[in-house]
Amino acid sequence: MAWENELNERKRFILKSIIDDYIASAQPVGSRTIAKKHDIGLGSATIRNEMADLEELGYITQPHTSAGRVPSDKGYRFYVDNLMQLQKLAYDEISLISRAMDQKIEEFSQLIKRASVLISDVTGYTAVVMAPQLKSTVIKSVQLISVDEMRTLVVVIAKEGIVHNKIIRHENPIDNERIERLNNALNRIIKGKTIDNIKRISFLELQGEINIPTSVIASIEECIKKFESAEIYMEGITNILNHPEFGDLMKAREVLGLLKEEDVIAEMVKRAAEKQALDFKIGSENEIDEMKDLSVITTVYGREGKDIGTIGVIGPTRMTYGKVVSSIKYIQKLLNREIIRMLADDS
Amino acid sequence: MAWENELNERKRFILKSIIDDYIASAQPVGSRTIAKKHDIGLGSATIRNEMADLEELGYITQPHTSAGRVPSDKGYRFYVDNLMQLQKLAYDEISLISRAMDQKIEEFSQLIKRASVLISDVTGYTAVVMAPQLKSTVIKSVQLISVDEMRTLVVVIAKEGIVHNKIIRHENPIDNERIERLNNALNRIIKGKTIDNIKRISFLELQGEINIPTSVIASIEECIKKFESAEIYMEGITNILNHPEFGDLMKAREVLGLLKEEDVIAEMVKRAAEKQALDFKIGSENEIDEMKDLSVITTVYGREGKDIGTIGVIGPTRMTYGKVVSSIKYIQKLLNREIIRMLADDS
DNA sequence: GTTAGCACTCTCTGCCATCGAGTGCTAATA
DNA sequence: TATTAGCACTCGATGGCAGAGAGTGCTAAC
Repeated sequence: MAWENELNERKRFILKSIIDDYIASAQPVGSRTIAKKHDIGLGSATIRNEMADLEELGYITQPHTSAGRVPSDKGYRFYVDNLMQLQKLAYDEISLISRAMDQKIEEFSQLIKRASVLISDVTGYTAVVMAPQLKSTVIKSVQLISVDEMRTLVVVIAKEGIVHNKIIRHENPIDNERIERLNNALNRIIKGKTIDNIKRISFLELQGEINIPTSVIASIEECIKKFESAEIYMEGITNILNHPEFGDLMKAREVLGLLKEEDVIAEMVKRAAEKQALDFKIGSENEIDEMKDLSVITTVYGREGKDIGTIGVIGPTRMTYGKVVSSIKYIQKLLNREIIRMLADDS
Repeated sequence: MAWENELNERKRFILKSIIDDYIASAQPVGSRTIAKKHDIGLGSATIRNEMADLEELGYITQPHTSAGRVPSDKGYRFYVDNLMQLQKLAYDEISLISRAMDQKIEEFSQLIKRASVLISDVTGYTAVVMAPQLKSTVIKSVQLISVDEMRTLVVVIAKEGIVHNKIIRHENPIDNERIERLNNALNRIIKGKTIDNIKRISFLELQGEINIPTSVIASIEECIKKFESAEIYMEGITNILNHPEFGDLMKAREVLGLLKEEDVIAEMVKRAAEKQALDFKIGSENEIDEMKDLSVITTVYGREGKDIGTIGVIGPTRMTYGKVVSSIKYIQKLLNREIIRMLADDS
């Protein structure tokens, strides 16, 4: 791209300094500060000139005439694309993450939840994790279990080891023998089939043959819907209050209100997930207008080539990008490892 | 109690007026305001004298010399015990609640969650709901379901219709026939027994007979532990930001931090639950020091005489007590109704 | 017993001067 | 030609001050 070269080495260095400083201090940064801190052999006046250029090019802006400069969204974008350095995680952060992820569990939902807690704790921002969306998984088993004669538990297991269940209440008592027969019939029909195939089955046609109660069919369909749907977890929502850009109560409330709209966030994360890899949405790059002061960093998890979900971070545009990226990548790596382990003997 | 009579009719009326006004306006209320608004045949000077008495008795305080009066915790306590009027719910609130609660579901966890959302929406405060703690329930069924030859799903159902499950991974492949035998054996041992009885069973002794893998036993024990443990839901945590007493960011953060400590809240709610009925903890009546500006209102739910959990509200001491009590009571009523319905044919 | 009147207290608001950080521009310098 | 020292200027932030307003306690009159 043309604009990638419109900045010479020195401008890049100054821009990087401004952004690094601003991320660290949350204060507009002036020419003197830069001249001093990174003792490059330049006077503040020179830097002032360069800053004027950078402002004209749109990488930084001035809150008001007599203030220092603040990165614009374009500036942040250039930063993450070209300037940012990954920040090594501290030893205790690494050990915190690994110890948590080394604890073996066999439930996806808990694994995901754990990952989101880690992300939020380590980064200090809000973690957002989209649970597996099993678009075309295979049903391993369907099982009816009698609770009492009026109620039956329906359990559906997908090959990823994700389980959904639902209790149904019958119109008329149903005995164990009948449940046994239904179990056999259902598994004969469903076991080993993909969700898509199951959806094409006309249970109505089968009714004559084995007479499956509609409530059972409905509950199975409901479970299947749960497999396909994209549940979303968020962790550390109130973390945003810890950052000065939301020191104003009105803004904080606005953002918290936004984050409560899970479907909006889900939609956004889903769209980001299509990018497949580490994806940044900086400020106004977000489709949603209320998010113009927020950045979203996401990446996908799953087995190589087969992503099943998304993890990410939501925070102010003034985010510690280097740290966040390192954290996410590391957690993603361990998450993938666990998933591969869980699905190891998946036929 | 002696102090219940230290206030004559007029003092009570004035105290009630002060508290009602303060709850509505969040502003210290002065003698003129009261003389005017509730046109009792008294001048402001008279009320001033009474207010001085009330202050001396500790029911109200002055933030500073030239300000109006504000209720103290003792004042609120007298208010909820003697003065407060229940506030009728608006038609659309009643219809919101009933419509939500009329939707039949058979899962406790969802029912509880729904109730907490309703409480938080209707009151505007933070809802806290303690899920059923099934101290001595009966296990209806234990079922092993094969996921694949290395993994088995263990499902445990309590008579209340609550289900817990866990996937376990075996050291060595395990075939369907073996699972079948285990299922039969386990149900023979466990079905219909109370949790307490099951705990006393020495699985080790049975090992020789049927050889139940330790992982299976461990997972059953884990499920049982989940039945006994008191899971807590909170809804509308960020609602506290909407009340002026937490307009100061520091305070808001302190409270939000406190509410994130689920175990602290759980402990508190559990203690309140022992009271069995509608219980108020006002400000400093809470054991926890950080809660000196918060009130907690709780009540229990379940079937008559057999409470299984707690619902409640956490908000500022300046809470719309009348409204909250009405809301909680109404939701409690419908919640109880649903629970009775769910457990109707419980042997 | 009640109340009108009054002096007093204390917060809140707006105003103004001052301070200081930072800028842009110009002219001098290497 | 690029850099820099110097300077005038801008503008938000800070603190002090006066005045307004709300509310009180007390006293004396009803």
